Amino acid sequence: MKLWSQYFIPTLKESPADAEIASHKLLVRAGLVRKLGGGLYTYLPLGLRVMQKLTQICREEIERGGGIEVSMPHMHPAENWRQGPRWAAAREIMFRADSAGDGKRGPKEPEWVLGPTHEEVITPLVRAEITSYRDLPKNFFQIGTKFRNEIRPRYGLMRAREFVMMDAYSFDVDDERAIKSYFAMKAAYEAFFRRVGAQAIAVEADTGVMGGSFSHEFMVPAEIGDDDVIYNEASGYAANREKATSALVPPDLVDAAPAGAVEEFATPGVVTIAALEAAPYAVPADKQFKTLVYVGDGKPFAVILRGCDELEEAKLGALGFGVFRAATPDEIEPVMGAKPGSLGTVKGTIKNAAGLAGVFADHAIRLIGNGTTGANKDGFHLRNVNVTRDLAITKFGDFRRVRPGEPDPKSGQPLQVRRGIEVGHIFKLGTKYSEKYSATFTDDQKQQHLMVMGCYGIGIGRTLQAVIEQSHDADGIVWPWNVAPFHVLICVLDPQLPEAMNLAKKLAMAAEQGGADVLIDDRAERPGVKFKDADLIGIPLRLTIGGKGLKEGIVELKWRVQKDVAKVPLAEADARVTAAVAEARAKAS
RNA sequence: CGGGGUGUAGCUUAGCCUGGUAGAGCGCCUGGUUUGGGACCAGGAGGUCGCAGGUUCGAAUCCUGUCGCCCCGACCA
Repeated sequence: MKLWSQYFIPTLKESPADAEIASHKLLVRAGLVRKLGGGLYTYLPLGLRVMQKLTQICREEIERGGGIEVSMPHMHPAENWRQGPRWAAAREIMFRADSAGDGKRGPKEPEWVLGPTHEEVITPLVRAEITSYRDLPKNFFQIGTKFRNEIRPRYGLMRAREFVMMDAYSFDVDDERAIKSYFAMKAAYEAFFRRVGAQAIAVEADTGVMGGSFSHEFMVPAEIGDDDVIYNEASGYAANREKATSALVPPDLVDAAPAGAVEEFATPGVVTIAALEAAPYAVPADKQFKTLVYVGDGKPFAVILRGCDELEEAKLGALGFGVFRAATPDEIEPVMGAKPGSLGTVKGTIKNAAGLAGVFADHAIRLIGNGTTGANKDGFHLRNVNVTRDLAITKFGDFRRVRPGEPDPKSGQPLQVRRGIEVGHIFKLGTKYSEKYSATFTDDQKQQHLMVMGCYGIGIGRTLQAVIEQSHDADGIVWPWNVAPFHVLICVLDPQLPEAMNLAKKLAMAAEQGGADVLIDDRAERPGVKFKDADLIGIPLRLTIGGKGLKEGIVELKWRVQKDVAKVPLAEADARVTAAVAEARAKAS
C-alpha cells in the first residue's frame, strides 16, 4: 500500500511540447517517465512499477518456454564483435565505451562497445561451457538494458537509444530441434502479449542484419507504427512489408514468344520510366525493364525489376552480402557503360560484365514479354527484349515491394496493409554465429557438429508504450490489470477525517489480501483534481471515500473502463472490494 | 546523414516579421474564502531569452557559427 502524498507521481495538466503521439504524451503526463536526452528516459516510480510487472510476466513466460535466466555485461570487449559475423554492419549502431580518461591517451580503436544485443557474448560462453549433446538444448535469456545508436530516436520509449529488452538465445543439436525451440518461444511470446493485454500478431519478417533463415515479428497494430504489415484476414497471411510477397506471377507462367530481334532506338534525354511512357515512345511502365545498380561488399551488382515496380531494398539481404548500398553514378558508368536512365542487362551490352557481382532479376519481369530496356549507351534504349533469350541473369528472386490488392500467396485473396509497432522478434539463426565462434558439440557417435541457434527479443519499454497506445481514452491511460502500476486507487476526498482514512486503510488491506496493489490518494487536493489524476494514471479500480458518502453510509466503486459508479453500503464494502479484485484477477489470468 | 521546424521561468507559451523597460496561463510559496470532476481573491518568489561571435548608440528580435530538441526519410525491440 502506498500513500500518494508520500510517493512521487508528478502528473501534468499539459502535454509536453516534444510529444506528438498519445502514448508519448500520456507517459509523461501520467508521471511514468521523464526525458534525460534524445532517446534517454528516467523511469519514475509509476513507470518503473509497470516495467517491473512486464519484466516479471516476461520472465515467467520465457521460463515456461524453456528459458534459463542469466545476466550478461552491458559493456563488451570490441574483440568479441570483431570475431563475429556482423561487425561491419553492426558497429554502425553501437556506442563505443572508452575510458573517459584525461584526453592524453591518444586515439585508439574502440576497446569496448555497449551491447545492442548479445549473440557475440553468449555464443563464446556456450562454446566454452557446452561440448556435449547431453547438455543440449539450452535456451539462455536475460532482461536488461540495450544500447543502440539510433539515427533518429522517436516517440518516447518507442525508439530509444537505451532501452530494456528481453533477449534469448537457443542452442540445439540440429535444425529440427532448433525449429522446436523456435516455436516454443513463439508460443511463449503469444502468452506474454496476451497476459500483458497487448494485442500483438505474429507476422513473417525479414531477418535483416541478424541473419538466419526465417523469423517472425510481433506487431501491435497502431496508426503510429513504423512498419507496414501486409495481410489477408481470411487466409491468415501476415508479413512485414520487407518480407511480404504476392502471387503476382502464376507458377505455370509461360514466357511470351519473342516478337522479333532486339532493336536499338534513340531516346535522347529520356532517363526515367515516366519519360519513356510518354509520347512518342509510349512504352507502358509494366513493359519496361528497370535496371538498378547496387554495391555489395565493395562490388557492384545489378537488379532488374518491372518499370512499374519498386525495389524493396531489404529483400536484397537474401543475396548474402554483408553490407550493400545503392551505387553512385560514378560507380555505375565504368561498369555498365552508361549513366542511370539508360541501363540494361541485355547480353553483350554491359561494358564490363565481369565487373558485376551478378544480375538479380525479380520474378515479375517474366510478365513483361517483349519489353524495353536501356542500351547501356546514353540516349538509347532497346526494344523486343525477352527475359530468357536476351537478358544476362545470374539468379531470379523476390525483390519488389508488394502493393495492396495483389493476390495473397496463401489464398489469392487481395492483400491489405496496416501499420504496426514491432514489439518482439524471433529469429531462427542457424549456424551463422556458432560457425564463427566454433560453438560445437560432440554427438553420441563422437562426431562434432555446429550448434543450431535461434535468437529472440522483446522490447519491454516499447511494449509498455504500445499498451498505452492501444489502451487509452481522452482522459488518460486505461491499464490492463496485469501491468497496471496499481490495481486499486482509493480516493479519499476528505483525508482530514480520521474515519475516512481508517476506512481507506481497512479497504486497502482487504484488497491487498486479495492480491491487489493499492494506492491511496490522501492528498489535500480538491475532488476534481483527484478524479482527473485518477483517470490520467488509469488505475483499473477506483474506490471513492468522501465525507458525504460516509454520512450516507456508502463508498463508491468504479472501474476505469466503465462510466457508472456503484454505491456500496459500508457493511458490504470489504466483501465487495474483495470480490471485485478476485473477479478482475480471474478475468486477467 | 539529407530535408523541414524549433529553442524565452519547473511546465505550456506570447513577443521576433517592423531592434528600444521580457509578458501571460499552469505549477510553486504566504494569507484568506472554498470543497464530489483540474476553485476563487490578495500578495510573493522565479528568466544572463540554448551557447559563442558579429552588426548597432542599443539585440529575445537582424546576421554567422555552434549545440540541443522535434518532425519527415533510410534502420531497429
